[in-house]
Amino acid sequence: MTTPDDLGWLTRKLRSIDRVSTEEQRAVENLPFTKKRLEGGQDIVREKDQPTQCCLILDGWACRYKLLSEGKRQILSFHIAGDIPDLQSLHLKVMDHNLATVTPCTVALIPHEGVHDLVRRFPGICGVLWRDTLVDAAIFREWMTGIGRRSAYGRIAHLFCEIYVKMNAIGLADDYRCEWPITQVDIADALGLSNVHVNRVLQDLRSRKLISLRGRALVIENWDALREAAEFDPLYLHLEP
Amino acid sequence: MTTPDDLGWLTRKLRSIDRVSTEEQRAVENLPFTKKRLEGGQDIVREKDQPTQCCLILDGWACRYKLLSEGKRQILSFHIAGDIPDLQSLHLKVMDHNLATVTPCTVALIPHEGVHDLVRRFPGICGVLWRDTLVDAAIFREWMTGIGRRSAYGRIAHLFCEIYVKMNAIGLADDYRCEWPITQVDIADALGLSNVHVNRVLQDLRSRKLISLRGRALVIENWDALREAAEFDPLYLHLEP
DNA sequence: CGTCGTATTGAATGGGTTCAAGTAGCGTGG
DNA sequence: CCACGCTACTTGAACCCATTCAATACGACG
Repeated sequence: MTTPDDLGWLTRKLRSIDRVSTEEQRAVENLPFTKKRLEGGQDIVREKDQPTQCCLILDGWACRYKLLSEGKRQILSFHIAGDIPDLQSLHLKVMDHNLATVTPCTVALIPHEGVHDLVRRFPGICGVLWRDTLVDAAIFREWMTGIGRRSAYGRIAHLFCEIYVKMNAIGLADDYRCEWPITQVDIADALGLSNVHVNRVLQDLRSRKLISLRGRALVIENWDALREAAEFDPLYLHLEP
Repeated sequence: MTTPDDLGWLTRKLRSIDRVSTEEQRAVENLPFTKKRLEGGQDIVREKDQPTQCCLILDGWACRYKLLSEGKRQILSFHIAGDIPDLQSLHLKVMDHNLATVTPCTVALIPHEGVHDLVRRFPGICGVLWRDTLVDAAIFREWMTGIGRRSAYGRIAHLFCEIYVKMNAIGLADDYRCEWPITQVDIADALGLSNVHVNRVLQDLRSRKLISLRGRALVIENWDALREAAEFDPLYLHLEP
């Protein structure tokens, strides 16, 4: 699979979750945008902001998170190329959470006006973008279920499954290997655990030969066992077959 | 505030989260539907179903939930009059969770085709319904944060705040009182706790005079203290001011 | 008046946290 | 080229919030 150019990442993502006609694809790729390079660990949009544009990830990893008292943090989602993590800002004027880079990122900032104009001209695209935000919500539901009712072991296994499948769907992972720039602290904040416990569970997963995780590289050594430990069913990702 | 008739519940709900013109309101209230009466504790739509209609609550309480192995259950949301809990099925063909009644309910079943037709004719309504699903997702984010990072005490307090504010927004609650048909088991499954612990925390909340909860009636005795205990900020509900 | 769902209580247990210390890896600059 | 500093990772031990198990009480309803 070749590497798309700029807005091509967006159409590839959209085509991974829905059908997009050639004409629609062309219209999407003609959206106005400005490209921007960002450091890792940098806020892009903050809670209470009222953005007038949305942020398409072209390269790197981002996450959304909320902060509570005493420095507690909940990571709500991770995002990769093709995602528009703040697409909801199109209809929700005030941000109820933060969006930040995890690694250095290249992003395309797309003015809301451009998107409004696009969906006015292409009702089909409106449906696809709406669907994108609905898949987003479906992932929240799955995470909520994991945090509420799965063991730490199952939760972490589940996260590995999800990220790999999402990466694979846009051609950024294959052969049960993918980039893994997410720290143990990030995993902890995403899954409602402590970093110490994440560390211990990771060692457990490694010693059982389900995964290996060195540096920034994840290798799933035993997909079936991992999926079973996670009770992972990709239905909720609503990927196009 | 008077009690709306059938689809009037929907327009009231939509007007609590966005602006709706008189013309749009009329169009919404002309949606085709069939009315249905349901028992409490009954599934309406199940995981893996492919519904062709969506379900507007007219009376009673509903919830969405997922099931895991060993009978573990995660409740994802509670719903009251005016909500369309499965609106996402408009664009996500397969259900990734279940929808069930909590109490006996009256619902209006609205064919997808009717909604598609409506949003084709009224792009403004498309935006409002999209926004409705985005608020839904915003609530998921808040719950995720609560389950992941709040104490049991804070989580339960937060749920009381949220439900009261939502009920109040559509005119079903006032004066810090509202109906409360949700059992302790339900609260436990919604917040990732055990029913035993919910019981103990409720006693604590009562003994501190933050709430009283007898039978099916919730009274918030000390709103400020409850809000503080919950770190509740209604921003995420994105209500129209 | 029995029955079933819901709520309550006590006691033992445990999954995960917290605290505290130490190690490994890596880029930077003198 | 190594010392320094920074961040991420690792380990051990004590602790605790919440669970589990088990029994009991309540209350609505046929």
